[in-house]
Amino acid sequence: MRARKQPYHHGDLRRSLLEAALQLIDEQGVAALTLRAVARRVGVSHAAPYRHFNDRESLVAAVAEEGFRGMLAALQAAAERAARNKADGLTALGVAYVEYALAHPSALRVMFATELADRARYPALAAVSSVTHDVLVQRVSEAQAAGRVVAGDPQELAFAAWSMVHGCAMLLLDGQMPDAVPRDLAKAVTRCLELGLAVRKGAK
Amino acid sequence: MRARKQPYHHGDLRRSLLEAALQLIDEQGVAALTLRAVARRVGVSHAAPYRHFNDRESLVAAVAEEGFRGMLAALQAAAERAARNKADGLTALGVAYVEYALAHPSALRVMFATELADRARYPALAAVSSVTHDVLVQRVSEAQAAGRVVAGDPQELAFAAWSMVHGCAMLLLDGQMPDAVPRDLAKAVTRCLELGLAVRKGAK
DNA sequence: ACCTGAACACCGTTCAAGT
DNA sequence: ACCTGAACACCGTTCAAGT
Repeated sequence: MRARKQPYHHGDLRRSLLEAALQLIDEQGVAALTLRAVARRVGVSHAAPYRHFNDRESLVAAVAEEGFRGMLAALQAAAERAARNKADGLTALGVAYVEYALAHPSALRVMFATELADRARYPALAAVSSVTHDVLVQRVSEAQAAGRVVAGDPQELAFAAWSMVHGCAMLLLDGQMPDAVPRDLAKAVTRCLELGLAVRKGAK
Repeated sequence: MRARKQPYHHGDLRRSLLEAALQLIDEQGVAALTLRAVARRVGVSHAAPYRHFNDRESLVAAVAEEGFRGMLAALQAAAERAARNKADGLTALGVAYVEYALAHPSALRVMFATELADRARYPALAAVSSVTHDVLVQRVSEAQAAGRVVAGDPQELAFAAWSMVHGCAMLLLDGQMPDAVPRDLAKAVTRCLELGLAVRKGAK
C-alpha cells in the first residue's frame, strides 16, 4: 500500500495525519479536530504533527483544502453531466453544491471556518477556493453568451448565485430550517435562482 | 446603575457575564469566548459562571440569542424606514441584514455557530431566530398581496431570499471575496434578488 | 442561594534530547 | 531529517467547602 520507504515510522506522516483528520471530522464533528487526537489516531507522539503543520490552524487549512478539492470535483462532474444531457449547467452546479454540503457537512464547516478567513495566510487554500469561484463565473459567462442569462457583470451575477446556494447550504446545515425537507428547499432555491437570472421574455 | 441589592458579589451575575462575553467577542473574536476568560473579566472565580450557565455551549447560545435580538431590532427599524419612504420593504430588509452582519461579524458567527445547530436544546434561541424568520415571510406575503412579488409559497420564496442574503453576508465575513468592495457586492446581490422575486412585466 | 479553591482530564505549543 | 517525552500555560467541568 505504501510505495516509498518509511523514513522513520511513517512513509508519509503528513498524508496520514490529513486522512486521520478527515475521518475525525466525519465521525465526531469539527470540534474533535485537535492535533493531539489526530496524532493519537495515527499512533505518533503529540509533538510529531509539528514537523508537518506549523500549528493547529495549518492543519485545519489543509483539511479545508481537501474539502474544496472534493467539491470542485463534484461541481465539475455535475457540469459535465448537464452538458451531456443538454440541461442547464448553472442549475446543475447549484444543486451539486447543496448536495455536496449535505453529504459532507463537517467538510463544509471546515472549508468556511472563521479561523481561516484570512486567506493571505493560506495561499494553497486561497488558490483552490478561487478556482471553484472561477468555474462558476465561467458558467455564468457561457450562459450569458448563449442568451440564457441576463446581461451584466458576470462576477456580480456569479456572486449573487453563489450567495444564494451557499446561504441555502449553510442555513440547512445550521438547523435554521428545522421543519423543512432539505432537498425540497434546495430545489426551491435553485428554481428561484433560475428565475432571477433568466432573461426576461414576455409577461407573467 | 444597579437597582437590585447585591445577593453576594454581583447584582446580576448572569447579565454581567453576558455583557463581558459580548465585549470579548467584539474585541478578540469568537475564539476568545471561554468561560474562564468571561469569569476573569467580571472578577469572579472560574466556577461561578456554572451557577448561571450549564456549560460553555449554554453561554454561547445566550450570546447568540442577544445577537438575534439585535438583528431583529435592526431589521424592524429598516422595514419601518422603508415604509415611511415608500421604498421596497424586502430590499430594505436584505440590505439591513448584510449591514448588520458587516457591523457585527463576531455576533453573526456566534449566531450561526455549528455547535448551536441542535435548536431543540436551546428553545429561547430557537424562538428568537424563528421570529426573525417570520418577519421575513410576512414581508414576502405582503409584497405578494401588493403585486410586487411573484406568486408562490411565501415560505419557499422567503427561504430563497434569506439564503441569498445570508450567503452573501457569510461569504463576505469569511473572506471569500478578497478583491471586492463589500457594500458593492451586497447591493449587487439585493438587486439580483429584487429581479428574481419581481413580477415579470414585459420583455427585457 | 451564591461563590471559592483544589482537582482532573484535556488542549496547543515548545524544546532539549534521542535515532 | 524525523520523532519522543517532559514541561508550561491554558481550557471545561466537578465538587467539597465556605458565607
